[in-house]
Amino acid sequence: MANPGSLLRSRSLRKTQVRTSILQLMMENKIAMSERELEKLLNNQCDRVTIYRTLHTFLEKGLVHKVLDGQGSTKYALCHHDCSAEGEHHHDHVHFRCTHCEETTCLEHVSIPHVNLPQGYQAAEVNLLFEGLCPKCRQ
Amino acid sequence: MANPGSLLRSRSLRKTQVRTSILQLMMENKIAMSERELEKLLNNQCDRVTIYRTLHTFLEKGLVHKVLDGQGSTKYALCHHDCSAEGEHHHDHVHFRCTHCEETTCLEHVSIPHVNLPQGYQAAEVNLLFEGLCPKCRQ
DNA sequence: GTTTATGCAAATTCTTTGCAATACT
DNA sequence: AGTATTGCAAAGAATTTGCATAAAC
Repeated sequence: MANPGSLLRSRSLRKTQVRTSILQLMMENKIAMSERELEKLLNNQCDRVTIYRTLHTFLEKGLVHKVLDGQGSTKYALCHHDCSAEGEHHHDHVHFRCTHCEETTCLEHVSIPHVNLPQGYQAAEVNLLFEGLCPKCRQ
Repeated sequence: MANPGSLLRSRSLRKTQVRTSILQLMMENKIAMSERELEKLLNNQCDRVTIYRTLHTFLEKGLVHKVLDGQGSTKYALCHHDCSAEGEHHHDHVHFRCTHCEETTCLEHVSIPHVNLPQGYQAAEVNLLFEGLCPKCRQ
């Protein structure tokens, strides 16, 4: 189940060069990536617009999620474990942005504790972002 | 202490028309606002660039904080209580974005519970974002 | 053979920079 | 008067849209 082809098939998406490469990259590098970073990693062989559209498609199908790290461009990362397309999607995301190396990592094994919201608020999704120094940059 | 003038004075910022208006708006509407929204609320009487620069200045001086709500443009909101300029700034922010009315509200009275990060991570700042329906839109 | 994805050109939106004019203390 | 802020013009990113071509099923 952990290869680009089967992931694409599981969402009824056509298996193309670009989609396969992007999934591959996201599976290797476990950090959140922006369109620009992907473009570079793909050696500019692939059109910018295609990458944007691919990311949108993946988002729609629940293969990736947006990562909010407060920097210029939007980043995306693979969804793990229980993710599935719209509806039963796993809606808790925890990320750590290193202010030194600027990398944003998904902290898969950290779970968000329950928080009591004020009366009337109904949350469907939760994002938790830490900022500081990652193990590599802390030395 | 809760008026634009004294806030500006407390950070050694000159009291200008634009700064006063923006602070006023942020104090009235307790939601996070983008440059564009401020521009509209100010009836386009004020240059876009000035608003951007004002927000940067406020951010630097610890009067506002960035709000990550995963939408197009960056939003900002007033800092409350113990905020002060760089260094002792209050670094926990909790927000709720309503997917219906698109408003992002600061949940001032919700505090982020302690979370154990994996070995080696050192967090200086935490952001928690909920997305779902706000009391108004839930009916 | 259809349907869907890609590439290219170009438009939009968001944000930043430089410089001269203006407002603040 | 002197310094910080504003407005305008313009540049630079990030992101989207339309349409013809190419690839997938």
